[in-house]
Amino acid sequence: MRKTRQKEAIMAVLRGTTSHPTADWVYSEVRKEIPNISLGTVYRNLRLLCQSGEIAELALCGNLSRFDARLDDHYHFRCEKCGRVFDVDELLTEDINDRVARKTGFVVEYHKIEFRGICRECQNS
Amino acid sequence: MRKTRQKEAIMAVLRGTTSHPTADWVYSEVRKEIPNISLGTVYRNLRLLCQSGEIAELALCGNLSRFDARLDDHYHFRCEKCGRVFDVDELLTEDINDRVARKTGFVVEYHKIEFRGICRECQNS
DNA sequence: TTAGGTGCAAAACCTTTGCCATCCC
DNA sequence: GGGATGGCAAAGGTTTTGCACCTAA
Repeated sequence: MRKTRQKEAIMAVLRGTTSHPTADWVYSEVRKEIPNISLGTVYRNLRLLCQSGEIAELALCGNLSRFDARLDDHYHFRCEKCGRVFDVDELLTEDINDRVARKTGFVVEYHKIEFRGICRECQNS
Repeated sequence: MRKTRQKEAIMAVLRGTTSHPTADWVYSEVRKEIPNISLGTVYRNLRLLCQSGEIAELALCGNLSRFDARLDDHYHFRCEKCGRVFDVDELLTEDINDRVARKTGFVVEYHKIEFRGICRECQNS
């Protein structure tokens, strides 16, 4: 991956914030430095930087909304090969919500966990 | 919320699968029952059903991709009022990945946790 | 020199919305 | 009957892509 002014500016923006910005926010920040950078370039570089491991895309977020008729508490497992989402019935016993609330001062209403890996079927193919 | 054929068909599809389908997949399934149902109706009803609590939208997924220059393991907290995402440094000590792997037979590479609630600032407003 | 990157604009996607006809209560 | 819902199509918002030009290595 070639080093360019655009890429460096994007990295600088990301390093300078803890706000987990969207592509569009990065775009508007980077334009202060490179006014004529294009949004396409921002998207391209964000993807490249993710692939090379220099930055992370918040892995909680998929592209599509997904829906579930199951309403009780449970976690999910997403297969990185086939993309399918499975239910996981394992539950955390300790009250991690309280622990985080004490530490941060936030009101913690609930949490979601997504495991990632390879499902049984995809292991055999 | 009024009871309609379309709504029931959508619920039937959701109850009949554990695959956490996307709106588009629901649409294609429901069309086997109601061939001329429109995609807009599927979206509208999915949203209504979420609001009324009859189904859940997988809360792991936001609408926008968000990026992070921080690469070490950490969890996230999303404020349900302002939408901002914060880092959480609390980490699980027990090896929940192994526990899930033993139970499911999946290869579990990592997990992500997202806490939800109200951040400090939004509590005072 | 040249493979890879950029800017621009168009296209591709996913989701929402406006409008009017239709249906449920 | 009257308000909620449906179908259709257009609009909106985000992300990707094709192409001609540029630039880092």
